[in-house]
Amino acid sequence: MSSKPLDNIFERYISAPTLFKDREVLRPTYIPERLPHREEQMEKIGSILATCLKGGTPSNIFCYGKTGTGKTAVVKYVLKHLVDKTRELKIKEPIVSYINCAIVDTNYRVLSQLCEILGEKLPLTGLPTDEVFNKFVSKLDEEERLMIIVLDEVDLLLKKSGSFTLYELTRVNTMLKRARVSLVGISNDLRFKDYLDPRVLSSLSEEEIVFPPYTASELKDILRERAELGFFEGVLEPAVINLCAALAAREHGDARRALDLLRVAGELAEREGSPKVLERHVREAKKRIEADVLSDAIRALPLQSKLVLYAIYLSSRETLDASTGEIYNTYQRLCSLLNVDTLTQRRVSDLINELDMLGMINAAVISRGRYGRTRRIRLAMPKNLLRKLLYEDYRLKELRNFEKGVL
DNA sequence: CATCCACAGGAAGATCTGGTAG
DNA sequence: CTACCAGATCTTCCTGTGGATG
Repeated sequence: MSSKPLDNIFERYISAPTLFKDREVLRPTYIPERLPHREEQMEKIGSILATCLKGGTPSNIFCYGKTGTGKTAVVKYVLKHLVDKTRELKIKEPIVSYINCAIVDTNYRVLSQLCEILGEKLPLTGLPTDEVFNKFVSKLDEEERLMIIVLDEVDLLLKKSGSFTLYELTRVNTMLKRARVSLVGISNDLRFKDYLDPRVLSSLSEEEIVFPPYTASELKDILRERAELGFFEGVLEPAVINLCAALAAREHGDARRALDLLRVAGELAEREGSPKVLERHVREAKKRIEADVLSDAIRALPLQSKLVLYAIYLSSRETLDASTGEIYNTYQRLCSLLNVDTLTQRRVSDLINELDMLGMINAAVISRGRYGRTRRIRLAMPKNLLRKLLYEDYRLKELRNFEKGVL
């Protein structure tokens, strides 16, 4: 055995027992061969889309349910098998386009994405949206074909960019001579229907499919199946699956979260050299996942938001909660210290709202009677972690020197 | 029980960036 | 170069309001 510096670590890594048979099957993007407790939804979507096997145009479908209830998995699963079937029967395949509106979240970008799938490259910006739409229609109509457009998290598109694309897409079939379009909308937000223009709604939800949250015991079934594929036999302590299921069930039956917990727990156990995944690994995984999500979000914050957060951090050392006005005053001082432009209170108020939605702070509207209406702002994360993350930004490093004297 | 504080949060539009088209 | 487009970000101006207090 040589004594090169990292040898110890490498050797230990190699000799440590491997717990994973196949890590990939535990990732949320993996689509398994079976989707337990979603048979009903699968059948329904399958029978609607099957119309295209006989040359028909399937009705538009609208799926809704909370995150991690299997909507995306079921839709992708059915589409994959549908395409396989058309190949088997040697009929013309539908063009399947999957668009995640959390990423592609403007009317323009959705349409240009659709054009790209048809082989028409478009610039990122610069063209009028309706022109892009016309381009899409004429390109699609060049041949007789069916395009199945899946709009995942479509509620985000609507909230951000309005209903232009949605509206146009629901009536695109009237403009097409040869080609046909079927829409599959997926929404996490159950109130989505309230925001939507009734004309679009009735067209989009010709068929409606509900995905209820998984119960703890359903989650257990899912985890058991995946664990069998993903881990070697006997490496999971019996209580591990139950705990993952229970923790995820508490968060509105989110299967994605349950799988993440299981995978990260496995990774932690493996790194530690433990031959088994234990309950404490799951608890540790829960903390890790939560901290990671938060940390990444904070690192990605623009400077102004970081300054607002810093102001909240400072006030949290003095008192439990602060008002918008107090935070704004502190924020202004920080800006002048760093020689940064100061935003208006209106804007800062919006930034505070965003920080609240990201879960870094709690900001509830309260009334203090005679003393006005404001937000009660509290830090919702460990001060030390926040401090560390904020100082990662070199632009804030200077504030270190002022930290004690500022307030 | 009317008043009035300290904001919330909607609406509209200005400014800037990064693009096309001619 | 000009004219135009979309989107992000921010400002200006505004109306609305829960409830302690006088």
